[in-house]
Amino acid sequence: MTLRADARRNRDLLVAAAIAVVAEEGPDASLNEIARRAGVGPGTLYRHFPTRDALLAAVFEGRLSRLCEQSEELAESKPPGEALIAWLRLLTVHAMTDQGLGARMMLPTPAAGVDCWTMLRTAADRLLLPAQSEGRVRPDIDFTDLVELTAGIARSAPDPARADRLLTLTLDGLRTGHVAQRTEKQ
Amino acid sequence: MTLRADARRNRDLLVAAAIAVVAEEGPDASLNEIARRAGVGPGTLYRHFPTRDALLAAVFEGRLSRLCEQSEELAESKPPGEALIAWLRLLTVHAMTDQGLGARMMLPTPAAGVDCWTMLRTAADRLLLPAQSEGRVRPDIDFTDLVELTAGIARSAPDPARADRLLTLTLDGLRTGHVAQRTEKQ
DNA sequence: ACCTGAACACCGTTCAAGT
DNA sequence: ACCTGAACACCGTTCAAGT
Repeated sequence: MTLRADARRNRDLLVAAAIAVVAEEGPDASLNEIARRAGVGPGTLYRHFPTRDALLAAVFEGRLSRLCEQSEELAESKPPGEALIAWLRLLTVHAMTDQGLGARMMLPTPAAGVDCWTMLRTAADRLLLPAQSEGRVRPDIDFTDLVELTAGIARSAPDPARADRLLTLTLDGLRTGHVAQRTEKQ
Repeated sequence: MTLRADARRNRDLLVAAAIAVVAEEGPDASLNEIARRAGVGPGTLYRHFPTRDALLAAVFEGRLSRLCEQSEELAESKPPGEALIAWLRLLTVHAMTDQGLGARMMLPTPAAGVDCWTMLRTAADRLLLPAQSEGRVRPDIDFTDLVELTAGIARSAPDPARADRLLTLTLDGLRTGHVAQRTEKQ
């Protein structure tokens, strides 16, 4: 189960290199380039990460764990409704970094390992469920709805400011008791 | 301005081949493969379409013009609010075909020619503006908002049924006079 | 057990040579 | 004026050979 010392070291080198290269060139960065930067043969990369998404999941892990911490902090420091919304804003920002690495890993990509998905789910549910039982968010909203909507926004918005606007527009449909401003003439 | 006969013929062959290949393999399909299928050298493809997006724009053109027609039809057959919503559903479906070719071309990609963008804009505004002046849609909503939101949904939804749900959720934030169902307990 | 790196088929892109 | 297709540098991926 536990890796040999040199294998472990190579794995770490690969992830570190991947973090750097993906930050520069995004999630479609060259795998050979990552291996080169790690000082390792391409075969070694494939041994540790059989698929591109497996490697990207490792890169995303750090960002994801921060997102979980922030979810806990918000759960304690803010009332349910506000906490969820604040966290969704953070989620959108994270989804846009590294040329959309986040938005790509947030959706359940086959063979990326389900770890990401379940980590995200617990982080989100921690804020969503209370918000719903307090009647601040529609009860028929799902974790999946939240993730797909924010991932979509992150993918299509040209910059963070636009993403924030689109999120606000979408939230006006999620929040209970919110009445969209009326402008009817009849 | 007008092309020589053989040039014209090659252009048509390329677009036809591109339509077929993109339908099979999506917008990241191999350009060499498209040239091969058109019975033409790769250089000829580059001569007619200097960039991948230029070729994809030509492929998308047919779909786009249908979308414009449908916009006109809906403008005549339905009241403003319903017409817009019906068209947004069509837009979402079109954005999901060919592995997301639509969602890609709907956003203003540099050097795809602005034609797509303006065609889409007139089609959308034809339905959006009346819906707004009748007070069915918030007045602060923009054409850009609409396109980015639907493109985002199309990119993140795993299938058309999910896309439809996400669109409905989003619409509940766009429609005026809609009160999200209340479930408050306090 | 794990690593290496040469090798294969393919890709996007260019450009001299043709007609 | 336009087309051709060989050529280049690169990519993802594999796998015999090494330690």
